[in-house]
Amino acid sequence: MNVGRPRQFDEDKSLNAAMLQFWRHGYASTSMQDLLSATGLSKSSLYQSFGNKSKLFSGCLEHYQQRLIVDLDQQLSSTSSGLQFIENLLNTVISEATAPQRKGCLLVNTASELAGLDSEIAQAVERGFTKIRSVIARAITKAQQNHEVSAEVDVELMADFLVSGISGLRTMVKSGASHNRLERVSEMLLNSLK
Amino acid sequence: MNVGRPRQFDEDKSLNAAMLQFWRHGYASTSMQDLLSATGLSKSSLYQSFGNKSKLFSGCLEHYQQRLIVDLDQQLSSTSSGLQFIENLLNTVISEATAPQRKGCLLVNTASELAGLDSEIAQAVERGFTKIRSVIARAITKAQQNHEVSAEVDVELMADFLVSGISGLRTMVKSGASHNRLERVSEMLLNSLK
DNA sequence: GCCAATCTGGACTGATTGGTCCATAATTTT
DNA sequence: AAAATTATGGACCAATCAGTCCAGATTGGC
Repeated sequence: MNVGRPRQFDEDKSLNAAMLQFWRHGYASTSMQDLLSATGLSKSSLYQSFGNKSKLFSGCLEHYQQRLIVDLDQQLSSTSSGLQFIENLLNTVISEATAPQRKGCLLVNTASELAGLDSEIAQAVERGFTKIRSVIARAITKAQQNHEVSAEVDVELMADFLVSGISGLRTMVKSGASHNRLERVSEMLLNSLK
Repeated sequence: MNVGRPRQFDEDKSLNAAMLQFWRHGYASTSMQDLLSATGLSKSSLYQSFGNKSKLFSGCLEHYQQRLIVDLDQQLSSTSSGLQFIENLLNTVISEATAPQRKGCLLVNTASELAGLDSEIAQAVERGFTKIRSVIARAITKAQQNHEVSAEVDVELMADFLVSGISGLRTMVKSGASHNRLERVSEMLLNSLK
C-alpha cells in the first residue's frame, strides 16, 4: 500500500489555515470558499482530504486543542513558579483586549456557537476543557509544592474555578471591558488562590 | 398622521419570537425563513416593519436586554436579601445545565459570535453588560446594607467579578460540566463576597 | 365613501451555499 | 513502462440565501 504520488501539501498547515478561518468567523459564517482561499487547496483536494465542512471543522477543533495543550504544557514546564504560570495565562487573555481582532478561544467560541446544538461537537469541546483543566490543576499543584499556594486548597475545585474565571474574562474582553477593569478582575482571581 | 389601517400583529410578540430564534441558533445560522416561520409574519410585513435581518437582530438584542433588566430589577426589589438575589442568579444559570436546550444568554452568545467583528453590535453588547453590572452592583450594595457582605468590599469591582464569574459559569454549562462541579464553583463565587 | 395605511402571497432576482463528478495531469513506487 | 495515488480546475447540481417588487385584498380613520 501507499504507492503512487505522495502528498504535495502539508496537511498540518492546511488544517492550521482552516482553523484560523473558523476561529475568526465561527463555523456558520465560514464558507467553503473561505476555506479554499485560506488553505490554498483546490476544492477537490480539500474534499478528498477532509471529507466535508463539518469533518474539517472537527479536525480543526482537535488541531487547536492539541496545539493549545502542547503550548500550555511547554509553558508550564519552563516556568518554575506555578503561580507565575497562571498569572501569565490571565495576562495573555487580557492582552487580547487591545488586539485588532479579538478571536478569543476557539474552544470557548465553539462551546457558545455549537455545543448546545451538536452533541458530537459538544463532546469534543468537553474533552478540550478537561485537558485544559488538568494542565491548570498541575500548575496549582506545582504552586503548592513551591508554597506559593496553601496546601489546603482543593486542586480540582480551584482548577474548575480558574477555567471558569478565564472564560469569564474572555467574555469581558469580547464585551468591551476596559483594560483597567480586566486587570482588577484578573487580580481577584489570582488572589483567590492565596 | 397615522391614518389608515392600524397594525394587526403585536410587534412585541414578533420581536420576541424572532429573538428566540436568534437566541437558539445564533445570528448566522438563523435564516429569514426561520424568522418568518417563527414570527408568523409574511415576508413583506417583516421587511416593512424591521428593515432587514441585521436591523431585526439589533432590535431583538435590545428587546432581550430590556426584558432581562426589567426581570432582574423586579427580582431584586422583591428579594429582601441582596445576597439571596445573587445566589438565585447563580442557581438560575446552573439549572440550565439540565435543560434540554442550553441557549445560554443572548448577550454572551452575541459577544462571542459578533462582538469581535461588528462594532455596532459590540457597542450594543457593551451597553447590555453595563446595565447588568449596575443591577448586580445594586444587589451588592443592598447586601452590604443588610450586613450580609462586608462594607469594605469594592462594589464596582465585585460587580465586575460576578458578571465575569457568571459568564464563566455559563461557558462551563455549555462545555458540559457536571452539576456537582457547577455548584462548587458557584459556591466559591458566592464565598468571594464574604 | 374615500383615502391611507397594513397585510399577504407570490414572482423574481442574483449571489452564494455545500457538495459531486470527471477528465486530465503530475509524480511516485513497483 | 505500468500501476497507483494525488493533484487541479472547472462544469454542474439543487438548495438556499437575503432582499425587492408588485398587485390586490383588507381594514381602519376621516
